Amino acid sequence: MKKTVLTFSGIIIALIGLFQISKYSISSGDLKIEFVIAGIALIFLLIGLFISKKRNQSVIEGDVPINFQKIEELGISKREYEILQKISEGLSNKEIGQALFVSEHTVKTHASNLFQKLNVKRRTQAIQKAKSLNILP
Amino acid sequence: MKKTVLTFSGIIIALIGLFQISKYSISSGDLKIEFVIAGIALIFLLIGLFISKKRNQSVIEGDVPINFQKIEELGISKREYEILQKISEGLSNKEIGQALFVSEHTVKTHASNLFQKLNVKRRTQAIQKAKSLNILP
DNA sequence: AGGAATTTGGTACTTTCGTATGAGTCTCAA
DNA sequence: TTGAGACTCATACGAAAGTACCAAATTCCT
Repeated sequence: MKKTVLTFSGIIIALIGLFQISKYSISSGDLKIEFVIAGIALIFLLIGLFISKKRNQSVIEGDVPINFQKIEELGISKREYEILQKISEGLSNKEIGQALFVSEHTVKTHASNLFQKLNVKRRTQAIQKAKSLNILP
Repeated sequence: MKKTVLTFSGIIIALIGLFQISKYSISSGDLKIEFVIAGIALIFLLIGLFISKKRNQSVIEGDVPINFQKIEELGISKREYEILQKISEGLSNKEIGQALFVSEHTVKTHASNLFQKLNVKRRTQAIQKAKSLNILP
């Protein structure tokens, strides 16, 4: 957020500077007013594109609001949810253990409890169900 | 499409007209150059927003078309693709065999070939990759 | 401080998955 | 008609996944 503010401040300052230079150049006859206007039009067109893209990106990202209530409702703990995420990324139990710094046994325990809470028998079903319940993106 | 062209033509003509009027107003001292520039900046900012929005709307509306070219490109056969679909639905090999009226062995063979073509090691990875390649919804 | 829930880890066992290998059938095009 | 590709099925083995049961530590809440 701070970065965004800084960026925009910089852009605004640069634009004001450009504007002052343009003014001077125009009055001294070095620059045609048409070019300045075209430049400004282009810059703001790009700014418009940029802003809109930013906003829609966040819309796309927030396209799948995760249903945290459902997670609680099912009694899925934090650790179980982490493991659910790793499962959906296609990791094996061993890999999940390495990623979360626990033993494979622990991962299996969590996974098994998770499957019961999701009422499924396999990790592939867990992925499918979790997505349909919007508890995974 | 025709409508878009007409709309933009109209907008451009209107802009040129506005520009000419502005020029006259400026030279006659009725209008400050700053206002004209601000107006132009605003107009093009809006145009940028509009264009970007249009483009992204079509992205949002077009709900994930399946990339059949990619499927062919990877050499995935019809049967293999069917099995990929069943896998993504969370079925076990045995269940897939029952659903498609073939033995579990056959399913395993297809699945194994499929994984090679997708360059993955597990069915969970296959799901993940297939979705990222848009060959599964 | 005490108890519930969570997290961690283990053994032991069964089931499922995945690979390698081979082979028979079928279809379609050269 | 012959050969390539797709589909089928099988055996055998090793690797993952999953379950049941147990138990200790930790964290959290009251």
